[in-house]
Amino acid sequence: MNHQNLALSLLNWYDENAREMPWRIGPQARAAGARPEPYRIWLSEVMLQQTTVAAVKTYFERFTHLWPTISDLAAAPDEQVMGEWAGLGYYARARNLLKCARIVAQDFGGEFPRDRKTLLSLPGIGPYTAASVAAIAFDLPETVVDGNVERVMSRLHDVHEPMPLSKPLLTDLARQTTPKNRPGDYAQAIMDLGATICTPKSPKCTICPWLDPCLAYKNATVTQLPKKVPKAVKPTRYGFAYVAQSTSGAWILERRPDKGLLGGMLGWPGSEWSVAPENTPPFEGEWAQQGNIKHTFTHFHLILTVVTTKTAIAPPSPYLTLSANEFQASDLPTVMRKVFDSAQIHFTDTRVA
DNA sequence: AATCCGGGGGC
DNA sequence: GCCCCAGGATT
Repeated sequence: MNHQNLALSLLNWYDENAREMPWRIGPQARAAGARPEPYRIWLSEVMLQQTTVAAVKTYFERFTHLWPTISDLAAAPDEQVMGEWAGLGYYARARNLLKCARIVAQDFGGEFPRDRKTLLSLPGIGPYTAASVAAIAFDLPETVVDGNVERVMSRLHDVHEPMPLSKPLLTDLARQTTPKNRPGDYAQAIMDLGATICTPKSPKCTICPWLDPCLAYKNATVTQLPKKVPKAVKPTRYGFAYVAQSTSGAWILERRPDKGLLGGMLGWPGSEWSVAPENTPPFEGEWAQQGNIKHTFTHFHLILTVVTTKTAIAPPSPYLTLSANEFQASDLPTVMRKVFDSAQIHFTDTRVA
């Protein structure tokens, strides 16, 4: 089957099976002349980086409700955007999202550039997102290559070279299959195929529109692909987290540095995270060691010992003193919310006792 | 090219 | 527990 017929059979499948998403213009609506808003496509694609559709939906609705246009988002305070992003992970995305919004609002008159090269120059937009915005928002014949496409291509062509070594080959194979007609629908179609049919486990080959040309199916290697190089074991680090509540009920927090782990997010003061951290509270007080919380990041496990105190003094900068009304646990990244939940129990216990 | 960066759902 | 996910920035 040649590349043109491959694309056509996938588009025919997509016409009947396209999933509905809050940011998507489905194939029927698009055929009737509807066009997606580039702002919504960009926002959704950034949120969808390494994140599932189900997890993104509520965040997308919330963001577009608060900020209907990119100029609205560009005018938003950093702290509010970081707070709204809390829980979604990969917080550099939120910082770059704001940078990008402000560049588009100020330098591009609020209109997204259409060509892939210019899109690539914007913060937080890499090869995948540049191609997806160009293809989906502007229907330009660009090739999207994400984890779905890599898996589909590795199986369609029975590629046994492991990722990421095989990425250039899979990208080239994907490019050869991208049609000049309806490239935006095609991009969404191949990702839908990977998400619903050509899944990592238990792929639904019997109902796949590409069953006939699939070489991995022919060779019975579908579930072995894509192959990957073995990954390193995650080390475990330890640390202390210090939760202080003033006698007025306010909480003592800090804003984390813009770069690095949980960059730009709100958090509790803490020790170094290492094999043998020192218990060094941020200021004088009767600190009481409570229980531990566990959390796993991309590349290490973390065990934090929660240490709490009551304080009558507001500690100086850089610490932030947030009143009970100002403080919202939902503004915290998940590991810091675990610390808070653990400390809450102990504060409650000491009050009762 | 390798490393760093979250969190949730499936199994 | 491990794997995966509509990846990008940094070094």
